[in-house]
Amino acid sequence: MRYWLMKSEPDELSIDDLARAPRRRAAWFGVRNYQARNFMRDRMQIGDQVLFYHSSCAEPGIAGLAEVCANAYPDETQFDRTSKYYDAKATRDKPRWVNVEVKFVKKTRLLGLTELRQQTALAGMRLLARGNRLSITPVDPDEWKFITTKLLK
DNA sequence: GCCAACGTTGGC
DNA sequence: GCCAACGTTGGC
Repeated sequence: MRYWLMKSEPDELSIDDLARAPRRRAAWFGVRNYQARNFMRDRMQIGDQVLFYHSSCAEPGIAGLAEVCANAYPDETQFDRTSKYYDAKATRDKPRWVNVEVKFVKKTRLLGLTELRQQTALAGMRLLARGNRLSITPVDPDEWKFITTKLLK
């Protein structure tokens, strides 16, 4: 079992949206970065635990917890000409992009980026690395434990 | 809106 | 394979 941080723009999908979604789950479609795709395709498994992060918004930070509930499969939006995620180079025979599905676990207080940066224990966190833009990053078990038991207690 | 940092594309 | 140009991310 692994731990992850997944960024979502709350305008697109917030933790509240996930809590209100049918069966409280959602397909994590729209990822168009190979590294992030590879994490989903090669590393993520059902049961993996997720820090749900709000990005590109007034208060960026961790907003809740989620869990991977479906392994990666081809992202439908790559085939949809009307989608902003459409990819002309992807075909059904050779899909380029995949998505997992996640389900709601809990909403937490908003644990802001500034507060995360203040934690010595999290100095090595991938999310906080200089210039990091990856929308999906692995989280060390120690980091997960610190965040969930110390900061989000 | 700015801009640093990174990723992708495509000519050579 | 190199690398300039361009596009995107995402905090501020």
